[in-house]
Order: sequence, then C-alpha cells, then structure tokens
Amino acid sequence: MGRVNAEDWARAALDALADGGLTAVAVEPVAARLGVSKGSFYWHFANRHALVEAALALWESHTEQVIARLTDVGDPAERMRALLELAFADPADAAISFRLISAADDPFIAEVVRRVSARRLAVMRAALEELGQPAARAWDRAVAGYSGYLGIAALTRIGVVETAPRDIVAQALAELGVPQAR
Amino acid sequence: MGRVNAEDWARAALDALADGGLTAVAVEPVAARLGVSKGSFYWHFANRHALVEAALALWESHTEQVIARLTDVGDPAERMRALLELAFADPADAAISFRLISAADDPFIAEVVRRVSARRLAVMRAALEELGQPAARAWDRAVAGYSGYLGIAALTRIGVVETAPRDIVAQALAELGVPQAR
DNA sequence: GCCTTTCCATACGGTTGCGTATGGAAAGAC
DNA sequence: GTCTTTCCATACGCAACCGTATGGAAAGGC
Repeated sequence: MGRVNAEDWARAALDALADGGLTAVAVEPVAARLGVSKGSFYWHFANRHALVEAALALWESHTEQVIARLTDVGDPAERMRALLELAFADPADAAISFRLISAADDPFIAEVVRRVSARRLAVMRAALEELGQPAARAWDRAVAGYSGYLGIAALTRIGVVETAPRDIVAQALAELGVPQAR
Repeated sequence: MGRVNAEDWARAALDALADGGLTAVAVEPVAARLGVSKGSFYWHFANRHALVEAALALWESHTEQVIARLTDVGDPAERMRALLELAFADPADAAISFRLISAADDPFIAEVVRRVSARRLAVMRAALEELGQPAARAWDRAVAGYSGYLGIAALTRIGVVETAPRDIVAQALAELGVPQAR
C-alpha cells in the first residue's frame, strides 16, 4: 500500500469496525490491514481514540450525505421509498450500526450513535407526518421500522434469516403506512 | 462471599455479560465480582471458554424453562400473550440476547444464540399457525416481531427510546395478528 | 545536488488478561 | 487430634495491545 493518509486510516478503521467490532479497531491490526506499521499511525493520529473518532465521523457523514440527497425529493412517499432503498442497498451500514450500538458502553460512541439514530428517525417521522399521519403515530412507526431494520441485521448476523428478500422495501413501506404509488 | 461453586461463577458470568458484554466475561473481573481470586476459578473450570459455556447454558435453560411453562397454555392466543408478557417482564434477557448476537463472531456463541433464537421463533410461529395464519405469513410475522424485540433493545440501549410503554404487549399482539380476547 | 519536510519501521516499557504452579487454609472423616 | 479432601490466594510466564522514542527512507524545494 505504500504511503497512507489519515483518511485511509479512517476508512480502514471503519472496515475493521464492520468486520470485527470496536475491539478490532486497534492500531496494530488496522496497520496490518493497511500494510504499514504503528509508526505511520502515530504520525497521523494522537492515539487510538482519535482513530475511533475519525471512523465515526466518516460513518456519520455517510448518513448526512444520504439525508442530503433525500431533501431533493419533494413527495414524502417517494422520499421514504428512496430512503429505504438507499438503506437496504448498503448492507454494511446496518452491520456497523449494530456494532456501534453494541459498543455504546463507551459514552463517546453512545453519543454519536444516539445522534445519528435520532437523525434518521427524525427524517422518517417527518416524511410520515407529511403523509398525514398524526405525530405520535408517525414516531411510533418510525421507531418500529428502524427497530426492525436493526433487528433484521441482528438475525441475519446469526443466520436465522438469510439475506433480505427482494420486496423488503415494499413490505416496509406497507408497514410504515406509506401509500404505494403503483 | 467466602466460598463459591461453579453455578455461582456461571451466574456471575451471565451478569457480567449483561453488564459489559462478552469481553467482561473475563476471569479476573468476574473473580473480583465474586470477591474471590483466579485460584477459585481454575479449581471449578478448565479455562475461560468453559465459563462462557456455563453462562450460555444457564441462559439457554432460562429460555427452555419459559417455553416449558408455555406448553401448559392450550389457547394459542393466550399462549402468545403469556410469551410476550414473560419476555417483556425480564428486560435483562433482551440485553443479553443483544450482547450475544454482538459476540457472534465466536462460532460457539453464534451456534448457541442461533439455536435459542430459532427455538423462540419456532414457538411464535407455531402459535400463529394454530391461530390460522398461513405458514409463510406466520414465519414472517414471528421474524418481524422478534426483530422488533431486539431492535427496541438496541434503541433503548442508546437512549433514543425510553423504557417500553405499558401497552407494549397489546401493541405487539396486534402487529402479530393475534386476536385480543377482551 | 543538497537540505528540509514528510512519513514510516523498529525497538522498548507499561498494562491487562490467560493459564500454570505451588503452598496453605478450612472443613469433614475417623 | 490427626489426616485427607476440598477449595482458594499468590506468584510467575506468556501474549496482545497502547503509547513513546529514535533513526532512517522518500519526496519535494531551490
């Protein structure tokens, strides 16, 4: 790999997180993943915590990028469909979300994952409210939907359900009470 | 605490698992929790894996005890209600389930948690089928319900939802398509 | 072509947890 | 009361990872 920069380290750390959880975001293993040594790491970062911080910032920015793309979609039903398709298109994110919630004993991680989760739920709730659902119902359905997203990731992890079926988006939309434009 | 036996160790290990995840099931920390030293541990167990094994066996037996109690309930709707009430009565179990799925990188843990999860899902599916739901639908609803159970545990962990509302059982029964006997 | 800056490898000490060895305390056999 | 069995504390070696120190290679300024 030759020379690497801080962003390479952040990306590799996020990969390691998805593969092996927070404990896998360790300096020496990630260095091995990049084909460099610790010497490189401590040039780009002060300590391990800074690496975790960078990986989480990268992860959070992905969510923000997705949300930014969704604001272009005026119709809330279509926006919700786009959201779900983006969400299920990237199976790694559910795994990472799961890993981070697992690691939420660390207050810093808990804060980041709480913020990102709340942000995602807020977008879902807003779309459901625009579709005419009462606030409380919209919130409950958003929570139920996101819980299912995380729970399915959990069950997939242990192999009691295989990869999500093809019509998962349509199914989810129906359960969220979003009218199908078909 | 004075003298302890293997079962004390297993219970303490399960507590440690709920509190801090699998990495917290370490010999020295659990010994401290029991007020003894490693010398005690290696008298009762061969190695750390045996302790993890004992803790998981204890956890699995809890599930089996719950299921055994449910077989006494003839009416499937009432049985499902009893199941949900027992499930939500013990908030620690969802946390432990979540912790174990998190730790499913370990093949042994993956196997146990897969077996227990499949067992629970089978009981749910059977009740739904007895209620007249087609097999595929019963399975999908069982998976959706259990996913929600795990997902809520995840969201509770990071504080985006507070403790489960009072009517969580009624709500879950409705979503599972179980007629309310009221 | 030299010199500075940038970046990385290697070697070391400190910490934590696993597993082993060994001696000793406490309880029961008789 | 002695002897045996049961159980535990302490001390040690080993491995993995964090963080530091230091020397050196590679790239760019001029």
